[in-house]
Order: sequence, then C-alpha cells, then structure tokens
Amino acid sequence: MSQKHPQMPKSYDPQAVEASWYARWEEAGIFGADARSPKPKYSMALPPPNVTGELHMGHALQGALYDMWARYRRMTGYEVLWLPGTDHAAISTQNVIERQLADEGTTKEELGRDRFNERVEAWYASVGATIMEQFKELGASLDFSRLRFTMDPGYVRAVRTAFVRFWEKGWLYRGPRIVNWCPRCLSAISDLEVEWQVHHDTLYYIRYPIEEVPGQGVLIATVRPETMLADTGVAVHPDDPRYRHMVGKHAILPLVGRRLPIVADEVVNREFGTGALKVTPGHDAVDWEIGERHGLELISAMHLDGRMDVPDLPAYDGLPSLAVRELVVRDLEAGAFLLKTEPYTHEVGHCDRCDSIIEPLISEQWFLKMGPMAERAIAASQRGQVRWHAQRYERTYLDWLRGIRDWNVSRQLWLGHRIPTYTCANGHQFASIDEPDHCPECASATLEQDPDVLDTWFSSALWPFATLGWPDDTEDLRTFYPTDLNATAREIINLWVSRMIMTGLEFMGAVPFSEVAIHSVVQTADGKRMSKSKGNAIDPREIIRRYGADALRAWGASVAMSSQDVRFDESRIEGFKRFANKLWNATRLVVDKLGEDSLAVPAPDADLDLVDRWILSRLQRTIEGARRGIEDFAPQVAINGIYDFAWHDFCDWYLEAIKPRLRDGDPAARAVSLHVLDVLFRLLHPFMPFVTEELWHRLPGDRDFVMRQPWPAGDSRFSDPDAEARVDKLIALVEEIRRARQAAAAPSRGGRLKLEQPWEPGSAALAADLAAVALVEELAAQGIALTEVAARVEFPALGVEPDTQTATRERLLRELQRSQAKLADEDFVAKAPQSVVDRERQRAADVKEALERLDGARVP
RNA sequence: GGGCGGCUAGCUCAGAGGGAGAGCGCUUGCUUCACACGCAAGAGGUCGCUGGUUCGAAACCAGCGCCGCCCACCA
Repeated sequence: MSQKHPQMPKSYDPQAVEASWYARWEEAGIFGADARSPKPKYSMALPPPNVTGELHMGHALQGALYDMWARYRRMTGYEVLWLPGTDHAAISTQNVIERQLADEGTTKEELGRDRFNERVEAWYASVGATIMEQFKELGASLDFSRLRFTMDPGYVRAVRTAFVRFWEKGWLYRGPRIVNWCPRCLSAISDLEVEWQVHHDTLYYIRYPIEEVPGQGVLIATVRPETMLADTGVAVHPDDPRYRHMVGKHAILPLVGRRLPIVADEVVNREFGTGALKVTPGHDAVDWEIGERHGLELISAMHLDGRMDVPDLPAYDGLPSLAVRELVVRDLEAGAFLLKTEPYTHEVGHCDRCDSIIEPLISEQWFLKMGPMAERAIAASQRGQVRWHAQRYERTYLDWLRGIRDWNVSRQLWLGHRIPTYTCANGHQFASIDEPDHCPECASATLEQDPDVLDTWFSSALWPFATLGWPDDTEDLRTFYPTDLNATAREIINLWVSRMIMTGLEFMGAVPFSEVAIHSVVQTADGKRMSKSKGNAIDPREIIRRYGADALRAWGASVAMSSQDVRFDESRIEGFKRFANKLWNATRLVVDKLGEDSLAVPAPDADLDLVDRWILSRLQRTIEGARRGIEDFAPQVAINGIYDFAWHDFCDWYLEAIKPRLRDGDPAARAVSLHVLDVLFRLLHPFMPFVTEELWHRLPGDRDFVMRQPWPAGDSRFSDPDAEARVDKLIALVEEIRRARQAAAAPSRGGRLKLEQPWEPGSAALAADLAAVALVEELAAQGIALTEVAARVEFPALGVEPDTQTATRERLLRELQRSQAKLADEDFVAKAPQSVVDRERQRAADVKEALERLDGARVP
C-alpha cells in the first residue's frame, strides 16, 4: 500500500472533505479568468440572485448547471470566466426591510432616509456574503475577484449612462399615464410584474339613465362599482344595433349626476355583460385608451394608498375602495339603479412582490420606448444569433417582443437607482451621467433630481456588459463580451433575458450571449410552488449537509434540462450520495491493490484480456455519450450514462471479474482499473467536483487539481463491439446460473457447471467464477439445462434437480411465436428495412437455439 | 381568449418509429476478504382516453380529458 494513502475509511464522508477542497481551489486561484490567456474564451455571467434572502433550491440547481459548464469548458481548453454577482432588487429588498421594521414596531418614515439606507447597506453586506458562501458550499467555480453588485459605484455609472443614452435618443418620456399601482409599495410596477390571480367576485348590472330620452337607460355591467365615481363616459360597440341610437347621447351617472358621453368603440365586447361599458379612464387601462380616443374627461378618484379620493362625495371620501364598493352598491340599490348581480370569476392583478391588489391609476411615470430595440432583437433572433434550449422558448420571447409596449421604468421607492434627470430653477430638464452642479442651459446651480428610482430590471438588463466594465472600454469587456451562455428559469424570459438581448444590441452592437438554456423549476415534493413565505422551501445547505454538494449537483444535472418542472425528490439525491460512496469504495479496492510500480496507460492496440477490452470499449462509449449530452444541453444524458457505467459496468462486473487478477498483481488489471478511475473522475468532475477531486488525489502519483486536467477526449480505437458482444453473452450466462440457483433455493455458493459444447475457455472459467460454481467435465446427476450457452448446471445439497426452467421455456416459446408471426407477415418482410427483418430472423434463430438447448431436441 | 408543456412501475422521472427503462420503495436470499450508503435474485406497466397514419406507434397526426406554466386592452 502506498504511503501516500495510508488508509481509506470504509465510507465516504462529504462533510469531511468538501470545505477543505473548496478552500484549496480558491487559494490556488483556479477559478480566476485571465483576460490575456491565449486560449479561446468562454464566458458566462451568473444570473445575480436578489439580495432578499438566502439561496433556494432553484439557485442551487442553476448553480450546479452553470458550474458544470464552467468546469467542462475549462477542461476542454477554454479560458473560462464565470462572473458572480448579486442584484439589489429594489422593490423586494425594500419590502423585506419594511417588514422587519414593522416587526420592530416602526416604519421607514419614522426611521428616516439615512438610517433606512444604513439598514439596507447592512442587509446587503450580510445577505450578499451569505449568498456567496452558499455558492461556495455548492462548489461553484466563480471568479470572485470579479464579484459585482448592481449598486456598485461602477454599476451606477453604467445605469446612468444607459439612461442618458436612451434620453439622447428621445426614447424616454414622462407623463401621466394609467399604470399598475401597488397601494402597499406605493409605487408603480410594470406589466410584467403584475401577477394575475383568480378571484370569485360579483358582476353588478347598473342602469345609467339617458339624459336625452327620459325613462330610458343603458345597462352596464361591472365588477368594480366603486370606480363608477370616476366614470366619464359609456362605450358601446359601433356595430351593435341595440345601442346604435344612443351613441352621441349622454348617460347620467347615478349617485353622482355627471353627464357621460356615450361613445362607440371597437374594443367593446358585445358578448360580455350587456354590451355596454362604463368608461373610467382614471382607473382602468382599457378605459384609459378609450378615453384617449374619444377625448373623455380624466378623473382620478383614488389616493395612492388605495383610499377613495372624492371630496365632493363626503359619504365615500377617504374610505378604502372595498368599503366604498359596499356603500355604492347599497346606495345604488336604494336608488333602484342596481338591476341584478351575478357571481363572476375573473383574474385580478396582484403585486408580484407583496401580493397586494394592483390598482390601475393615473400617475406621472417615465416610460422607455421599446419598439426600435424590440425590432433589432427580433431580427437578431431570426438571424440565429441566439439559440434557445429548449428551442420552443424562443417563441415565448418573440411573441412578447412582437407585441411589446413601452416600459414603465420609474418606481416610487426609497431604494434603487435614482433616475438621473434634473430640473433647474428655471424649469429646464436634463439627464446627466455625472452628478451635475449646474444647468447646462441656463447655468442655474439650483437643481432638483427626479425623486423616483428605476425599475430593478433596468439595471439587470445591462448585466452581461455592465459587469465587464461598460461603459468603459475595458480589457474584460473586449475579451469576454459577448458571453456564451445564459441559463435561467422560464419565468424571467421576458423580464430579463429579452431585455438583456435588447440592451446588448443597443449598447454593444451584439447579442449578449449566443445560447440561452431554460432550466426546470423546482417544486415541492407534492408539486407546489416552493416559497419561503409558505414555509415549504428547502434550504440547499440542509441538503448539502445531509448528502453532500456533489449529490445535490448530480441530481440537479439529472433534472435541470429534461423537463419544465421537477418535483423535489430527496430519494434521488440520496441515490447520488450512495453513488459517491460507491466511487469511494471502488477506488479503495483498486488503490489498495496497486503496487509501487508506475503503470502505463493501456494502449488501444495492446493485447488485453476480453474483460479489459470490454470495459475500455464501454468507457469509450460512455465518454462519447457524456460529451454529446453536455454539448447538446442534455446533462441528464451525461450524468445518467456515467452513473450507469461506473456502477453497473465497472463496479458490478469489471471489478468483480478482475478481483483475482488484482490480488495476483496482474499488471494489465491494475493498469486498466486505474485508467478507468482516472478517466471516470475527469469525466465526472464537472458534475461532482468534490468526490472526484478527493479520489483523484488518492490515485498514485503527484496530481494537480482535476479541473486542470483535460476532460477525457476518448479514443475511438478502444471501441470493440466484438468484446462487448462476448461479454454480454458471458453476463447473460452468469445471470442465468444465478437465476437457476435462486429458483432451486440452492445455497448462494457452490455447484458445478459442465459445458456441453466447446465455449471460449477464458469466458467459461470467468463465468463459473462469477456464478460461484466449479467448471467440471462431468456432473453428478443430470443437472439443469441452460439456454445462453450449451451447458448444464447442478447445485449441491439437492436430492432431485428441481424444474427451474419451465418459466424460461414458456417465455422463450412466446418469443418464438411472436417472432415467427412477424416473419410470416408478407408486408413486414416486404416493407420493413432489411436490417430490421434480418434482426428478427436472428432473434428467431437465437430463441430456437435456446429452446433446443433446454430440451435437447430440435425445435421446428 | 391565445400559446406552450406534462400525463410511462407504488413514488419521482428518463425514453421520441422496430422487443418497456432508471433511482427510490416492495419481496426473497446473503455479516462473500471495496462498499449493508452494499451484493444477488425477483415482483410490479392496455405508456391519460378516442380515432388516424404506418408492415410496425409509448413515440408521428387529429380530437378529447385532467394538471401546470407563460402571454393577452382580463369590463
């Protein structure tokens, strides 16, 4: 035994080695990217987690995927940059801090802006550090020397620069518009941040009298009667015969008395309700547009906190909107305006960050014109500059781009990137990258900055290049932009991915990445959405503590790209922990049997034993499958193939087969088993970096980190179909003997095997050994006939050989029948490809032969 | 309303035109000198339903049914 590896414990303990390997990797600086390296570059920017809390399973899955690609690319000759960072997540973080303050019995207003900012800074520092620690526990090979945060001074400049460039293009405009308003966040949010939830409400049918025709009225249907206080019109479809005569007349708004012009507009759905629509431009997006088209008055009847703002109607003024709804309904009923109600199920917008019901209302906001950028993004996509995996997701993105609307980029928050526009004492408004000290138009030094901040996604949209130093022309930016890959969950395809593509084209003139991988979303074991507020989220650190990071990662690789949702399944993670333990013990076995001599890597043309050639051929096939899996964005193919090879081919059969040779110090067995481990650890390293690193260093010789080794290139000359076929036969024979033994309830070892016809002597001896029987010339009794080769077997301690082969005979007969029926079908023989017909004939012949062996007679 | 995905063993999931697979669980037998985080043997499936295409369909097409996701001017 080598003194370098005195003793390996009986089982692998991930906890004992993972942290120290990570520290060694970091210390050696092997994750740092060298912009001046002559190697081809491969770069990825980690999707910056929100600094709102700790990482969840989705992050872990994503991190495992990214790290798999990062390590694979390094091992296949690339200079890899995988850049880490975090996102300030303005609205979410502000909510988190506000909740904390509420728990402490205070508010941000009481605290004041400065102390609030201190709280935020402290939060960012502590949570940001925790997040990076979690990535380290996962084994993520991030280049921490390039860690970025979306509120870094440099990043702030990038954001301001982007804003000013848009400003200079004339794409930014500010004005009162109907927006999605969160009355709890006290901020506008974009269309994409509205989460629609099903509500069971009531549809109210309300009669609005017609001014010009006494006694007549128009019946409208609404779920929000309280908003009628701000009605300024009634709309009907222009082609609706029921209402054509009313167009141009006026309705009188009940409870208020306002005159409402009756207008005709195409958007009115004649099928819905009564076909007549009350128009409330101040509190409904559709109505706002109708109002614009027909010049209707715009009335705002709500305060920003959701209370009604109707000073002329003191009965309702200042009350929450839902309370006013009840009062309005009561009063309508009293005035005989309410004709009927019916239950109504529909979707209501909620704030995706705090779940409050969104109030559409009028507010002054900054909008960014999106049309020109969207067109360029669509064109880039059509030129194939961005490839999506799975491809179908490209459509999600294109559909959104094609129907794109201007982006409300302003938010009324305390936290975030302040909008860099200023107004001077003389009313001149301008945008500035740097903090200005005077107005460029009139030199006034009295400047007021816009109080609003930018949508967090505005800064996120710049991530692939702002992290590399943009707007400066840095070496990193020149070297690593465009990046190669972005992997993300499908729910932020439009929020994030599409916007990165648009800004990348706009500011860098090139798409920010050429590949987009959409990975699956981790659900709870019972298929629910994991969320911390529901308390059903799983902490990846808990999983790592119990099963090791490698097990979590391997599970991630096996599910991330294979479906759109994946239920969290601890048993599969545990399976990969056992796999790590299996690798540990296989290594323990092999290393223990190696001598002090150095062993040559087996050559493809060496004169090797059948099983040696077989395992090398299987290894070759595994390498090819793993490479294809990784390159084709199907990591599950790679990890499953490696698992299957390592456990079932290598451990179950190869190591069992060569144990005697290892004991005897057979150089070929030593060299081949060592070689397989060597290749296996390199193959598997991108998926399970810790255990492979640990075991790699337990192999003989001075060894550098696995990640600095080449990922196995394979050599097609190791491919040996003949050896594979012969070992398949050998395995089938061993399994048949074991089955017979079990069926005969014979002891687990012992018994005799007699060949009835000559068979490869080496294979026969090995098969006998693996099946724990002795190879003999004569049996004591008749024995049990086998089907895989012409042979009979008998087991000790049995009076009469039991009939263990009836079931086999029946199965073979069924197969023969099916096969013969197929071959008797003229259409099949005539139309199926020759190779398929040939294979069927071969099958029939094999089954016939097996039956003849069983019965010792010719089968017709 | 539009689009997309899923429905395969008890559970979680692979498989994408030529004999149904894995992990876990289950049954039986093994303290075999790498591993009981293991070894060996086994049970278990009209591949959601109905039609169609094909010599041949779990896979391709159409329709339907659940479950989920995304998008939509969603009164």
